[in-house]
Amino acid sequence: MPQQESPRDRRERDETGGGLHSRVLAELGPAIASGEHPPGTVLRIDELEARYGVSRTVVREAVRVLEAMHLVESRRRVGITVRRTEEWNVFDPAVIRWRLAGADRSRQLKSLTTLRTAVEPVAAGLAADAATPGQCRELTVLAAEMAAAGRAADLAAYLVHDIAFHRVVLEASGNEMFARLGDVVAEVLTGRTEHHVMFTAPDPEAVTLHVRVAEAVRARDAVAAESLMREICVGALRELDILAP
Amino acid sequence: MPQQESPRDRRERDETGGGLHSRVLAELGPAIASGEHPPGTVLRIDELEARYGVSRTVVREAVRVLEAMHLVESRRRVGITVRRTEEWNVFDPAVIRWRLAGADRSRQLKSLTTLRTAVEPVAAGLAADAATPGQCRELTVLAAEMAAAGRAADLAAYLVHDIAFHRVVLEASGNEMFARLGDVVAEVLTGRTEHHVMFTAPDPEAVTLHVRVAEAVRARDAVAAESLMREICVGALRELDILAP
DNA sequence: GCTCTTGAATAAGTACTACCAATGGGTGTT
DNA sequence: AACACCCATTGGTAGTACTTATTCAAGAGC
Repeated sequence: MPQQESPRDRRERDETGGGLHSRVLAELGPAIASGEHPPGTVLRIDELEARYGVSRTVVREAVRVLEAMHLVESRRRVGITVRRTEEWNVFDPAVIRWRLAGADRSRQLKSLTTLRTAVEPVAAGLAADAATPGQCRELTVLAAEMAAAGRAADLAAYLVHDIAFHRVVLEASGNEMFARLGDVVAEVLTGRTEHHVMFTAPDPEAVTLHVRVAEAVRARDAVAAESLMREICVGALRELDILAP
Repeated sequence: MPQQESPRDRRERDETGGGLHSRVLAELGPAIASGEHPPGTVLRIDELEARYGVSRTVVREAVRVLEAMHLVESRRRVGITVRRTEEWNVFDPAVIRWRLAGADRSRQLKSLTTLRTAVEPVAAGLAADAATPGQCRELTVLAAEMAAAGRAADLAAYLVHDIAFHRVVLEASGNEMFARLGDVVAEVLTGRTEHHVMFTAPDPEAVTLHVRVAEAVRARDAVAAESLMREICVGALRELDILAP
């Protein structure tokens, strides 16, 4: 019987997905995003060709992708220059993941969590108006499962349901842009768990808040949903300040 | 004397930037993003090769970029499939621009403006704490220039200063993610002006609000900055509802 | 007779190589 | 300081061989 693939596996798969060029990307991307090749560094195609043992074509495809992410700029007679950090497409989930795996993880985590503080409360408020009955039910179930995983101190299960919860809220907002931030939130939550920038056991306070958000959305109480979600986010921000000052 | 290149020119340049593959991208990207090739459509490399009169390599490089944006998925034996809209990287400035040029422009504009409503007020609040004296001065100057352009009914000048104003606020917030949303806001403002989803003359009310935001930031009054910016954004949202219901 | 497995045919992307074109930074000359 | 030239480096094309998913048909088993 074929084992069900986990979200993690899925992510891994379409990251290093079969293609050779993805393999190069999966090595070169993190190397740049983590500051191993600081801005201004010049890479040359032949060099990369040799380093990764692949053909020019493959390197060029990988470079094109990095170029689209504004991580590098390729110019004739010069080579492939690493761009200034401020130019990077930091909303690209791949870039987020690469940076989260790198050195200034906690700074990164903080700016992402600040973004969550701005976006998620508004999304929760909208969700209270727009969520379908199905989504309301999902939220209730997920909050309950978070509570159960919390009691069992099962971090992995907690993470899965936490991610799912926030994703449903963002989707239920009915706003496409918010919905797409589900991936970003997922990266943040996964990142802080994987890199141990989190309490060893889930915060019972946070669990309660999630349950209450689910209730508020089901009760169509937009202001409550918004302020409860704000509490969750500032809680996450505070937690970050304690654990990674 | 070499003419200073406008922001518009610069954008055009690194969009269709010299490279042949960028030319393909600049045609294929919008075609997909605007729904001309709806999700599920299958393209084949040879087909694109013929359509654009370029070599295989070039097409593949373009496809790689679209793949990184999650607009398409390339699979052996099947071809290049356009992905479901929900999978697209809608935060990529290029994707935003392409969609804004397409059919459901006003829906798109609305979801982006909702995003602004969530983010910009928070950014303004942070900016009130973190803006440098230089940034405070810039904001004051830009607000004044907006007022002047408004009085002169010079839409083009108004747009430039409006974009610059919001960009400075987002940068002054000190949060990297917010700062990068400057491009998104720029696309939105440009988009609504270019596609005439805007009053023919700038709203005097809005101008006043910008001036007051600049004052609040200079006075280090975070709550005022936040609520004033919120007024600007909900104003923009309301304006959209009136002009593109 | 129906379903499930097996395997061959095939179509499409994937990867490598070799070669020429274009361009722009560096250098040296006036 | 202006200009012309050179050549390193990326950009683009063509052809070829490889890999793998899908499809479909034939046969085995029920």
